[in-house]
Amino acid sequence: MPTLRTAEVARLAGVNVETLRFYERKGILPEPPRRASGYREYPPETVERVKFIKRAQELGFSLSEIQNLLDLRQMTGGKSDRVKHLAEAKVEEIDHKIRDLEAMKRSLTDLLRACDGRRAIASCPIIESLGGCPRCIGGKSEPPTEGTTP
Amino acid sequence: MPTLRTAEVARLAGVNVETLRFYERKGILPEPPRRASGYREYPPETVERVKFIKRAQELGFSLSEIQNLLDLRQMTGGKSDRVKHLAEAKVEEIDHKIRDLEAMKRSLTDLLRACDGRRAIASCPIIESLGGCPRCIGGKSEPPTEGTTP
DNA sequence: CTTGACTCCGTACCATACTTCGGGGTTGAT
DNA sequence: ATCAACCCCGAAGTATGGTACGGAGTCAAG
Repeated sequence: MPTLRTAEVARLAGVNVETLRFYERKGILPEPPRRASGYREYPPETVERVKFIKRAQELGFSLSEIQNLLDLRQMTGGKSDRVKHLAEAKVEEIDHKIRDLEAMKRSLTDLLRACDGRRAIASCPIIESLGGCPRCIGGKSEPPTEGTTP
Repeated sequence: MPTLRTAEVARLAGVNVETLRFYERKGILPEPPRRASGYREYPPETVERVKFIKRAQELGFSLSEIQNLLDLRQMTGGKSDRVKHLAEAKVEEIDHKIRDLEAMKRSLTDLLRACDGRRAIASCPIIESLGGCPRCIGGKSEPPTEGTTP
């Protein structure tokens, strides 16, 4: 199967047909070749591209950020300096997300341990889990006090 | 400083004043006590709560998901079973996000290594980085073919 | 050569997450 | 007392990311 039609791509990627047109209008999917009739003929890798887009959205990236990520991937021959910068910034951003997700996970597993232990948890760790965000204003002015709701 | 006014909370949390009212309407911020005049008097931890909300959004959670997370944190005394289930599901979800972000990071660092090496990268790893998503339809039917743009 | 499924397109509509507007009351410093 | 700066509210507007509609053309099987 060399090429796919819209309904096939949509089904395989788990999205609505209209979403494909929408992405194309937005420039996040390249315009596929057409038959004489005007029907789109998608290359099969489109499916993976769409899946990537959907998943990246769930990871907190906007469509325009995702577009940048995808462009990055294509630009590997040209002026590497700008690409390198962008990629490095993205890596840092991703690292930051990973760290915060790990903190969130930790506070949830703490919560679970407290449930298992059948005793109430002392503090409210979930919010604190993202409290140490380094790019924020005051830079962690308050020490991690206990007793948030007395 | 025992309580804060809207503008103070907004400034400290890095959001618009109206966002606080919006969150309150949505129920994601609890209604703070008021003065006789109607002015809100926020407890200082509101700032951390709002920062948490903003960051959790950047990690791909919607406001209603965030509300669930925050509720979870409060429910640690009651019927632990449901709470436990929810928390466990959230931990899995977070793990999945972490794994995918790590895959994305890996493919970006690969890209960077290729840049450093001053040679073009062979394949298109970024999209493949999220290709192995287990909850997707066919379950990775296509082998990772090379030659994406012939 | 008809029929039903699929495709095209533009436009309009929807949900989420805010932001702006407009008009009026409160606070607190001078 | 006055006045800027702040606060209140409801309602309307914006941006993003789609989804639905409707009318017309296309494709492939019978």
